[in-house]
Amino acid sequence: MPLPDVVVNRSSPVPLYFQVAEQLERAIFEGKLAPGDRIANEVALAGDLGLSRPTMRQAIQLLVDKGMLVRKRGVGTQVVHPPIKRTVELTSLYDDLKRGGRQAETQVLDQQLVEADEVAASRLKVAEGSSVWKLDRLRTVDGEPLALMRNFVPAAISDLSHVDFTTTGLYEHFRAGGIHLRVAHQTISARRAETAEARLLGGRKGDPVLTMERTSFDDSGRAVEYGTHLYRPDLYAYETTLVDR
Amino acid sequence: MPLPDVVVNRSSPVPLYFQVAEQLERAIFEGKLAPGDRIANEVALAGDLGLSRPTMRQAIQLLVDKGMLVRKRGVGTQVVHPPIKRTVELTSLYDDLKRGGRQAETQVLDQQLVEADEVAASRLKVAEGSSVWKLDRLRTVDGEPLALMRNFVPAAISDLSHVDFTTTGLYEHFRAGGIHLRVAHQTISARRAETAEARLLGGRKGDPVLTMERTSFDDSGRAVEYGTHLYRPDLYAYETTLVDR
DNA sequence: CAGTGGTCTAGACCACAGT
DNA sequence: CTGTGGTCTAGACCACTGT
Repeated sequence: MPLPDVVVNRSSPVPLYFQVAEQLERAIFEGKLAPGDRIANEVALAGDLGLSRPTMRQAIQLLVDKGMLVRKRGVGTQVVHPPIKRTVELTSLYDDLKRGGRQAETQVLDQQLVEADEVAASRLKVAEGSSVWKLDRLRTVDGEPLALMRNFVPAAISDLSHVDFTTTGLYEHFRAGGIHLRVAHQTISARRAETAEARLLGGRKGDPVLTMERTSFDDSGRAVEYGTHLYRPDLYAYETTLVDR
Repeated sequence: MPLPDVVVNRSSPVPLYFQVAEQLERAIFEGKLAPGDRIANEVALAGDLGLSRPTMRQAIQLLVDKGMLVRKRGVGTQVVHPPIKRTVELTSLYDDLKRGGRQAETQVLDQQLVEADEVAASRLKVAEGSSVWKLDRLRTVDGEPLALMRNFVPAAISDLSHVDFTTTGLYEHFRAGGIHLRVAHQTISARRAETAEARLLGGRKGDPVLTMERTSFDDSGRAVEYGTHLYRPDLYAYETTLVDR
């Protein structure tokens, strides 16, 4: 009974466990599976779909890690989450906004090669004084200033000299260059806006701003980007789903 | 060569994959494995330890999910992270501070049964007007006010009437009662402090405060707790490690 | 007790990266 | 080409939950 209509396509290049996870996820978002509903046990599901149990487990585990399902030994697997927004992923704000369908614009305030100061050098694990690109951008959504972003990228990682960041996100540029971001470390806090910051963000000096500091690493473990961003807290909030493993 | 001295104890109740992951993690934290180092391939590691490859993979995957290792097909597995702080886990601030060894104190400002308002009811998925515990606490560290926390717990979930929250954390109380938190959804932003809030946090009206709103679910998928917390941004920052899967 | 997820094995074939 | 991780199978036994 608790068997959603899942079908797998064995000639597809998409992994079987991923196909299953995708369809279960859609069923949850569409409300076919409501929070509290129990799904069939792993062995039965695997049998029905003609999959091995480890493959079925992998599909379920993906959704458990996303916080959509919970498993309890001896009991079963249940749907937890209401159809909330998607999980926080390793993407830039620009990508987020584009998918949200809102009218996002970017203004490049500064884009030049500079010598890394002590902080940027330590975060990027390069020598102090070495060449890094500095990129200052102002992001607006529907005409309202939303974020003021400063990023540093080691010159050895990528050449940003001829990139137009009014139309291309930083992460998008990395992907296009074959650089795959895998891990990011973030620190989020708040403070008062300085005069210049407030002017750019369309507020007044002393207004509260949400601050985010981030260092991203690629799949070779190299530090690729270090950024300090300011967000207008009336327009932006950071959402996360934490899962206890 | 890139084989850290890992040993497994097959008579231990601790899962083999967990034993391996623990020892690799310790090797990274102790600097025996530095960022950029490559570890041996999965098949070799599994063979050396007398484990099957899936078990070895599970161990490595655990550390990949923590953001400590990155894998690249055709290349190998490398250490990414500097020995930064532990990953954000599903714990309360109180637990965090206790482990940090700082002098944390809690003052209970209010602890009573109330009728759920619209927001609390919707977050906790209970009927508006139903009985929920309301708990207001002020957290200080080394004598400085750090956080002002308001939490709601459905009366049906737990009876908080005789709990002394000056000595017990909310999550600690849940664990003791056999309630296991599994998933939490958080929203973080910032705003200006109100007069009363500022007074309690030792600041002035209009000071910026970091805000966190959280709903936690247990392993049965029940909403167990809804909280709105205020933090002093000069004393507290929220750290996360994101991993692209 | 029966039913569930948690762990583990010993293989297999494939896709991709670098030489 | 070789070496690596990515996926998948078809079983097995154990630990925990609820009746």
